[in-house]
Amino acid sequence: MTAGGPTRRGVPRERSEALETRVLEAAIDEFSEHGFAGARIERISQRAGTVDRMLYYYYGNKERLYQAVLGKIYTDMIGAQRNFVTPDDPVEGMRQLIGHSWDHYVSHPHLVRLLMNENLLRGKHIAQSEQVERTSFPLVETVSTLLASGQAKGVFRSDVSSEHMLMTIMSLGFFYLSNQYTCSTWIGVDLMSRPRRKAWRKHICDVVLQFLMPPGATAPQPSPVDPVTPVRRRRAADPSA
Amino acid sequence: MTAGGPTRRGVPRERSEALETRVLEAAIDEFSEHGFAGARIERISQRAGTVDRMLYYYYGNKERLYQAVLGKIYTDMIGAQRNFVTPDDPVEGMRQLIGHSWDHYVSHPHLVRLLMNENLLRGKHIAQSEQVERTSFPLVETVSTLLASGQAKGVFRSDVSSEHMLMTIMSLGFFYLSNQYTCSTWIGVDLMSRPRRKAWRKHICDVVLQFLMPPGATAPQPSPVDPVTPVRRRRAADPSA
Amino acid sequence: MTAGGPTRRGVPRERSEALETRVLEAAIDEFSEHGFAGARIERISQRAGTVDRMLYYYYGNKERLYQAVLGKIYTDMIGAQRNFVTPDDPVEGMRQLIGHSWDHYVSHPHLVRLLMNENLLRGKHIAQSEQVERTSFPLVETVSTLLASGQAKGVFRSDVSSEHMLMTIMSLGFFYLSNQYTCSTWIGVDLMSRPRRKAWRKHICDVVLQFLMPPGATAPQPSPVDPVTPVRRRRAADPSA
Amino acid sequence: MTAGGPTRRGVPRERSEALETRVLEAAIDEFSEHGFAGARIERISQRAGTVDRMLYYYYGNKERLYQAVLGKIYTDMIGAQRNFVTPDDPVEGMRQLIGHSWDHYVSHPHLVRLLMNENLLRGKHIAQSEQVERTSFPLVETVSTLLASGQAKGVFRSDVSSEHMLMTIMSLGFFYLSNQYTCSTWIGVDLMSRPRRKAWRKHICDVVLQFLMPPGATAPQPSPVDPVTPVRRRRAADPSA
DNA sequence: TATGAATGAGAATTCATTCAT
DNA sequence: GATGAATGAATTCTCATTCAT
Repeated sequence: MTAGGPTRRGVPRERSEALETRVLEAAIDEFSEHGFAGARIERISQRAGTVDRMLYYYYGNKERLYQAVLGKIYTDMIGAQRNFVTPDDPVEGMRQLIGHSWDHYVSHPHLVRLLMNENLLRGKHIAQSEQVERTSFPLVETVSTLLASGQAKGVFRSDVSSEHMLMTIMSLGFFYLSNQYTCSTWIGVDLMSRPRRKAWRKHICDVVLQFLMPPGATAPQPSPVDPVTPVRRRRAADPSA
Repeated sequence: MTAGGPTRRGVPRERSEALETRVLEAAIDEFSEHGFAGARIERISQRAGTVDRMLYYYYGNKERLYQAVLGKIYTDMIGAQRNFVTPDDPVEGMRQLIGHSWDHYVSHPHLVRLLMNENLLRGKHIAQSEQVERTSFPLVETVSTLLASGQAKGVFRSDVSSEHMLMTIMSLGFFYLSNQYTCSTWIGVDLMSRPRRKAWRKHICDVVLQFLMPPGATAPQPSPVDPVTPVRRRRAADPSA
Repeated sequence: MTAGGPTRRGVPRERSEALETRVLEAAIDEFSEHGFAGARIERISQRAGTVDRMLYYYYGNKERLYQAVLGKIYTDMIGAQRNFVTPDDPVEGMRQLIGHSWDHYVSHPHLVRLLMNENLLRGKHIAQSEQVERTSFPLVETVSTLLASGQAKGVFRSDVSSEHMLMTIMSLGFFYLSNQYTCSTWIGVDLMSRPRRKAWRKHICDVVLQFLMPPGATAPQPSPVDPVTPVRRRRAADPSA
Repeated sequence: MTAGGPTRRGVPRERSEALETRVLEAAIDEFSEHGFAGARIERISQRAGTVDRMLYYYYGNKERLYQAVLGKIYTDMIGAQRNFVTPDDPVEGMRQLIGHSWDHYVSHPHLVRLLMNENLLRGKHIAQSEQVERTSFPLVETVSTLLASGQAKGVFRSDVSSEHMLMTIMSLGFFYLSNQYTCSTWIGVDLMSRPRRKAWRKHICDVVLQFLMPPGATAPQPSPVDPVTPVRRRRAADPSA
């Protein structure tokens, strides 16, 4: 996995494989929590139960370790996208896709934070990643396929690009999590409370599907109750919690 | 910090005001570019045309300077939100609001990056900011008012919360900019090209307004042409650029 | 009091006299607590309710302020020594003198700490103090007089120098207080508990007077009970407290 | 500090041991001379022939280095106390003990100054020292044993505690050295001249033994001449020097 | 007389990284 | 292959002090 690391030797020992994995996991935690500049080599080595020197032995320097982290989470994300099975019904498929995407962000906070950090670095490392270079991004295809299928069946409007749909789906899922702290403070509520998270999951499906509805279609009857309380300032006790 | 610091003076002198402002501006640049951990006091003082020592004289330490930066961009953002004049027509008002919000993000990249960074810090500093504590967030009211007005007139569906609308508007605008690097790489296009930015601006208005359309309404005829080319991988030359 | 300070002006204002005094008192606290190197100008000015600049205005620099502090406590100590009234009975006089000296140390912890600190500085500042240069040290005379008187009356041995007696008296009183922390830790008791302090006061009188007893004299019957428990290690509960 | 610091290594190399020792010795000099606050890391590293960074590598920070210094001098002092061989004759033993204690202070000025400094810090570091916690203070036992032995033989009075005797012995020795500067100035003589030091050594033995004399005993004939001149003010030329 | 503003010179400490076996 | 020892180059922050009116 690492370029030029000790994994190239003929017969890798179990022990060092395990150590390398532990280092990478510790690095994910650390870079995810503190960003590239804030991450500390020492903390990573401690969490991995080894010494600083080993990180250099395995990864050469801090930047290459960071790149390995990016590669790992990217690979995992791609894997999850590949595992998504597209149902036949485009509407249901789109709904499942959006939910799946949201669920993935929710269950992979490291991914969200590492992506934020990498964008703060203006994508410096992801641009030169071999993994990204090699691998296509399955979600692009999935959305594209789903959209075409729905359009062919007349259940999706025709004047919409899959690029826009993809960006819309990611926006609505990612932002809610990535900006939870400032938004919770500004709005004065805990956006991450269970009921709010559930309500948002439904909301973003509705937003996308409503948008995809072809011109003549009748708007579906929406759920009659809104499970979260109206926006209120100043940390009001959350009646929905 | 020495007793009798600059914040205590009764009548500030022109000269020191100017320097303090230059320091703050340089700090906005630096923290925005490198995040809290990556920011360097020395770079800030150099950009401001002074020496490190003055930052400590004015702000005490790195963290307080960072907080001043957060306070400043927050205040500016609030100001822009206050300046937004809500038109009478709710549909047009909503459209303008979304566009305005997007335009603000586009023209204030520092704001976007600083918010990303602050969320990476889990909102540690914004939570304890006096400015945020004191000031309400005008956009909350604006969205709420617009929504209520449109609902009263029957042009907006009734089963939607202003909290969701606010988060939707912010998501669609913010994410496109905040995650431009990773998304551009993944999708294989330059999301920030002029035509793409224009198209996205229109798209997010459409998404929101389509969602707000009341059940019985006829979907408006969408613009017949999609100004951006379909998603394509591998840094294809952008035909629309 | 201060050399070259603002007190030289013709009509000193009440306010600045008071401030100067407050500064000096704050400086006594600070230098006494932290020593010369550890003392902070800022803390002194804050405690005195003023700003750093004023200390420089009144005293010129840190060293001169420290010297003013030394001068003040020296003057106070000399005053206390002058106020001591020597009784006619040399034995009783000596006993009172020792007790008085001990009591003074106990009630002036600043004095003890400042003297420790000044000795750590190898007497650098006290050597060049005008006050010390000008003023004789009354205790020298008092001890000398008492000793001579007792020797003339035959109640004190004749082969003892007043220098030794003075140093003995000061040693027994000062050390117990100055080294209370290390000694308490080593011995494993709280040397500063009330009963122990009382017992020590009596003990040092006994030591000195026993030593001064002329050759043929019968040793006085000492007090039959020792109010403090024997030395024991490890912070044993103090049964005498 | 980096994980895997020098204290963890299994088999220390000669070279690093030597450097670590040099650093500790330089630190003893520096802390002893300037106290904790006045000590400079740079001066220590220079005297030890290394760079600042190494002090942090070995000791982590200034405070831990200071604690190592305290531990070292404490250990050395304990060692010296252990090496003291108690003679059979309690009177002679006590005399030797007092002389030994005085000689130790005289030959270890660092010890005296570091103890002064530590007491100025209110014993903050010695209280939390593992060395002190683990090790008993041999002098306590020695004095106790000697006292009991003398009391059993009837040559020491019975109404005296070993705690008081220990504090008396330490007071008379320590203070003379610790407060030499202020006392020399006050009294107007050089207390550290060779004859005065010799005379004081004898004096403190006499003081303690006179005090320990049992009630009925005849006071021993003291030495007929006092080798030092009477107290005189103003830096008179010392005729005994 | 009084005082707010400004600052140079250092001080402790951190951090990623390389040396040497 | 693996690891303990060592370190150069910052980096944040402190502190007494002076400037300027």
